[in-house]
Amino acid sequence: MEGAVCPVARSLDVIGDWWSLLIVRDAQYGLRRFGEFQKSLGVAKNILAQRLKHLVDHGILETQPASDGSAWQEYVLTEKGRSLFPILVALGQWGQAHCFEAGEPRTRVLDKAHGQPVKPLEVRAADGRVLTVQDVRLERPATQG
Amino acid sequence: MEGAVCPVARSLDVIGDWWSLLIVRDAQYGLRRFGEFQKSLGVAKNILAQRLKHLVDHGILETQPASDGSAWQEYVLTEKGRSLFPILVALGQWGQAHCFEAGEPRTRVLDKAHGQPVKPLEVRAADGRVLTVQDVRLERPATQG
DNA sequence: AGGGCCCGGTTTCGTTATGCAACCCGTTGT
DNA sequence: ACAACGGGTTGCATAACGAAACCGGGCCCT
Repeated sequence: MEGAVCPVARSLDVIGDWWSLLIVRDAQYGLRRFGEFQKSLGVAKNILAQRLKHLVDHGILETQPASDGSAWQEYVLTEKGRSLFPILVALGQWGQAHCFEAGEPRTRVLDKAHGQPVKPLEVRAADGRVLTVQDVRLERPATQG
Repeated sequence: MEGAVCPVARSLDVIGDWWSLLIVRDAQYGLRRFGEFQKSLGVAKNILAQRLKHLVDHGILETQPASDGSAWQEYVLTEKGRSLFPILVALGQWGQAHCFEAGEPRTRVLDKAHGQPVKPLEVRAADGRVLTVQDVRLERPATQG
């Protein structure tokens, strides 16, 4: 799917597996070390190593020499990685709205300043109108798969 | 991961594989029939059947008796499925910004009314301020994995 | 400076998911 | 009635995934 003309397909090629986005989510919230990710996610170490390498290869994470003085390396988000934030928020809002029973405990993303949940994302036109899927169309470059 | 407290993880449990979101994307743009999905995605038929069943089981698609008079069924999005729209837009915008060379052809999502691309998504606080990942914090219910 | 213990992986191997192709059956068109 | 098509299911080969063992190099304590 490397040559797909659809940006959604290209994104999924990079972050479309189960663990990658969860790693990015944890990285957004400050995790940096191999062991931290492993403990937080409960993923097998070989898989984690593989995914971290994948994310580094695609420029979403980069390795840094240290930070606490130890000789090991850390994984930190690049600008490309930080710009995945809206995707994580979108997934979180959808999951919260549709994948929980009422009253079931869940984590929430809160505005640090006032402790309020963030607003539901809205797709807007250039002039600010809120758009649904019926209000948009797809422009294809040539032939599309 | 069924019992995860993180809404992102729950979402990925439902739509976190390679094909599901692409099926939903095509459904958003009007595809309904098994054969249409298969032709558009190029996916093996057994995998497609499995994914469609999964999406139906999770209430994202539902089967309808007909529409062109033929005896077969169609797959159409439910409200839950339609509400995945912002996720697809977020993925599309990110992919477009970070996974293409300049000038490389790509599909685009355009506002039907004016033919303009949609605005980049913004995460906003309840009071309307645009938020980055540094401006938010995570509230955990009890213990989190 | 020697011995044990973490951190950060890699290797091995069994299990599961994925993909291709062949097959099947009811529908539809002629 | 017969051929072709739409909509799957079944079997088998292959690739991804996952658990656990292993391993080397830093670190830590004495």
